[in-house]
Amino acid sequence: MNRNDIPKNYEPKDVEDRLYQFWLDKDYFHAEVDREKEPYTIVMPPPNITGQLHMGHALDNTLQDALIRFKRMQGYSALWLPGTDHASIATEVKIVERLSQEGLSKESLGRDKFLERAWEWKNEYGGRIVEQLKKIGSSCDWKRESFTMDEKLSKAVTEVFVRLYEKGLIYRGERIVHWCPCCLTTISDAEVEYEEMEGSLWYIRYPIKGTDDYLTIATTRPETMLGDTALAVNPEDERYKQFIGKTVILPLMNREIPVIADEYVEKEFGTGIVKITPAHDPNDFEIGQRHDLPVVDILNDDATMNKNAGIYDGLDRYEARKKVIQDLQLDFLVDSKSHTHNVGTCYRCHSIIEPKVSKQWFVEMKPLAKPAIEAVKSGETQFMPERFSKTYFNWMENVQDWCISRQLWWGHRIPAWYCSDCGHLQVSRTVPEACEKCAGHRLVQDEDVLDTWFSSALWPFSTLGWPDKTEDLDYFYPTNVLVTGYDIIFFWVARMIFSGIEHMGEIPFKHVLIHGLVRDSQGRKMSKSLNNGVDPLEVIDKYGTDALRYALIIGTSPGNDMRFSDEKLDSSRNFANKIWNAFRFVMMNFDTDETFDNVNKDNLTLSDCWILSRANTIIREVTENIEKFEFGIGLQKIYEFIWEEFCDWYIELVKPRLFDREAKGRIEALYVLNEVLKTSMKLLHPFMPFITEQIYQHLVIEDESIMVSDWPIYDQELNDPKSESLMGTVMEAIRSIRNIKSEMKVPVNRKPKAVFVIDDLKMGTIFEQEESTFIRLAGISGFEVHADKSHIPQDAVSNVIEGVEIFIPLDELLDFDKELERLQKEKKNLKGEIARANGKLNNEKFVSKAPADVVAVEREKLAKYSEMYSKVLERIELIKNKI
RNA sequence: GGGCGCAUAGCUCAGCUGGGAGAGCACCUGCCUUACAAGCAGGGGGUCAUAGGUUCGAGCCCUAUUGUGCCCACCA
Repeated sequence: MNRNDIPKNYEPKDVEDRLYQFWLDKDYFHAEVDREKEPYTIVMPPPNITGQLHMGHALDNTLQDALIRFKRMQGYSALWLPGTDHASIATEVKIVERLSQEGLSKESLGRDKFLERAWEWKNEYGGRIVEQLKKIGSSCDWKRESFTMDEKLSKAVTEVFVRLYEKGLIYRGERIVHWCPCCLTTISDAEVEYEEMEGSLWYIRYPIKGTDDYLTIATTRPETMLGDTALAVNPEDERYKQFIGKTVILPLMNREIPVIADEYVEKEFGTGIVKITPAHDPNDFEIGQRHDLPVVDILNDDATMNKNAGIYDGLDRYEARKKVIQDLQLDFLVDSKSHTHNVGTCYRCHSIIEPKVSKQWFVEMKPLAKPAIEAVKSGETQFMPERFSKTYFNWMENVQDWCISRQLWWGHRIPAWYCSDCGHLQVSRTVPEACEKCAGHRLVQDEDVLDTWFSSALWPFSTLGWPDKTEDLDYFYPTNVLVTGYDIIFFWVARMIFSGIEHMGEIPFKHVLIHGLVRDSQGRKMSKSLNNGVDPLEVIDKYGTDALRYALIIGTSPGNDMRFSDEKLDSSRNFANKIWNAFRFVMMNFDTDETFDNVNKDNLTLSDCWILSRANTIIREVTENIEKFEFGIGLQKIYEFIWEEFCDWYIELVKPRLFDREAKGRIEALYVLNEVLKTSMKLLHPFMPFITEQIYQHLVIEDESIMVSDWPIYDQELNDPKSESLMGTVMEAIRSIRNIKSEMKVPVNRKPKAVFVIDDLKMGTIFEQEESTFIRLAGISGFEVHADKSHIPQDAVSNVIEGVEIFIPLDELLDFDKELERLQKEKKNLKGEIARANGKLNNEKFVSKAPADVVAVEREKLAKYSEMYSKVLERIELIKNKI
């Protein structure tokens, strides 16, 4: 880049792809086991291979990238391990859709051919999301990219299954499960989404056998009565005690069923009598077990009625409902009321799920949950923000056994085989050659695959080589932080925690950093149906990656949702541009091959020491903020430092020295510009990697890339409170003069000569040294400094700051009324301050109980404001006399 | 039915362990000052939802209330 030909506006497109490729070529993303260094590990939540990058990914990965870049610069062997998830059900649905467009179906293709298609699909689209992740600057170790169905990860899955089975924690059993009649598979408890729906509560009477009497029940799902095997009442319910043990006739089916007593029944709800359908309701199933009731399954897999439903055989569940109601109407339907209730739906296709008795594989959760709860209780693993641990506990403490078998083909096939000869079930790490019981060879593998989350639960260690005892595993596990949204605490975080503890004997991560959702500008969730999603790639195209990342972090706090808007992106881009122009300014003043060999530290000015000290403070603060995951706060500090202190003040302050090539301290000014810009870029790099690298490489630096440069360290030597304080006064004085000129409507080009009354000799000297600064920044032609008031000019307006009285002679321009008004306002402010300080200091309890330093500060303020106040009063008197 | 958020300037939101209310955008005034008009300088604007309490001191801690959003739960 020609230093005099830097574009006025930052153009992200000119740098991003090129720098990303540069980083790749240099292999900076790759992390090795390095016993000389501390490891720092993050595993990326693997996006689905079906996925398209959305704002959630952008946020998630920006946070991870910021952390990993920060740690890398700090000298850790920083591994960010990326990968993708096979997403069993989501992917299978997509492939089936694709097939149906071709007029094909799963069944017509057969399992093997289907899987071939699935892999083709994976190879074609699985890489897409990875490429998109690169666009947002993710510095992952792509050499370690994993896929949940990779051979080594599949090996881990089998190993876990077999171990848990051998331990008795995986079992196969006939239980009630959630069945999706659309996806034609079971789903787990966590995968059911409850939606409130408007329905009806139907009152149906069941004739009591041998009498003319009836018992009336209430139900929301009348069609399930076809599978009823009992009625139940509460044993304490006086109204119905007499009927316990009696038999009723199931209407429409004319089946005799018993009346039983069970605590589960609420006396207050409905009629206090419940129909029991063990095959199609989880509670009824349990009641059925307690009372040894028969299970009558009336549904086919696609939620049509089966032959057990008698004349309703073949009808869809809702048609059957209509017809049942119709048929009951004559003699049995007593009443119906509208009723809102929660209906379970499939989280993938949102069909209404059916509870259904079915033989499935389960993980027994209680023994696994216990240590996983303990790990978070003890603080070994910490949620950030902490409140999310409550969400976690709530789920873990009430967790039911996990149904892990899925009636799908795309996924890890369950490593269980059935002997066709003797029926024996055997679970094995490898394909068994013969039945371990009868030695027969006719073994058939279980048709089902495992829940997707079964494999993702192992992600933090399966990706590092487990079950083999690898160096990687030894070095990088446990990982340091897991970054994810609160929506998958149950699905994923919880399962990783118990899996890590169970199989590694150690928690999988020390921190769980939970972030919120990215919402649209109106606060709505981004969704396909609303079509309000913002595509990160479009944003990158329009504003640049750094602006996107900045917009996602600035002004947010951990765990809270955020709104995303164009306005925010505009200001983000403006910030990038501001930085760019600061850089541009510096470059315009550098000589070719600038070196700072001749820098003489004795030539550093007040402003130099001030900005170096400020930069130093910012280093400490930002480092702390990042370490505490306070990204929003840290980034805000960098922003303010760069824009306000560095650009608005320091750059303006050094201009006179730069523009005069013979000026004393010119080289020192360039040196400080370079230093501060370098530090700023380093601090900003985790958040805005591209622009910072681009700028860094053109500064006078020691490294070929900012990525491998050292994170700045706080340097006590540079800490200079004295310069900060002196400079603060100078700045305050400049602001004060600007304020006068603006308020009094002094034309910009009119540059009066100011008079400062300063009794502190040292301060006066400082002001004199900074005369050019005042001339340039305060819009005055010069000034005189006096220690007493005998030199106060006539017809001057004035301001008072700590230790300095400022007079601006305006002669014929002076508007006394306006000046008086200004001074009165100032008087009022000071009076308020004094009253406030006095209020505190006159309060004996404050003086005695508040910390000494707080009291001291308050005393100083009182003295300061009192002094300023009396000076303002003097001025007011003077002006009054003139009017 | 339980649990968790949020309520701060016109809008969107920060505000870390309690110690003089902030930013961005919008608004008003003046500036094309040789880094940047995507900019510079100056300015206006807030009973921090309400009511109590703790404290020398509360936007921040406690209690209750109102509004609002989310999560969990089998009330048929």
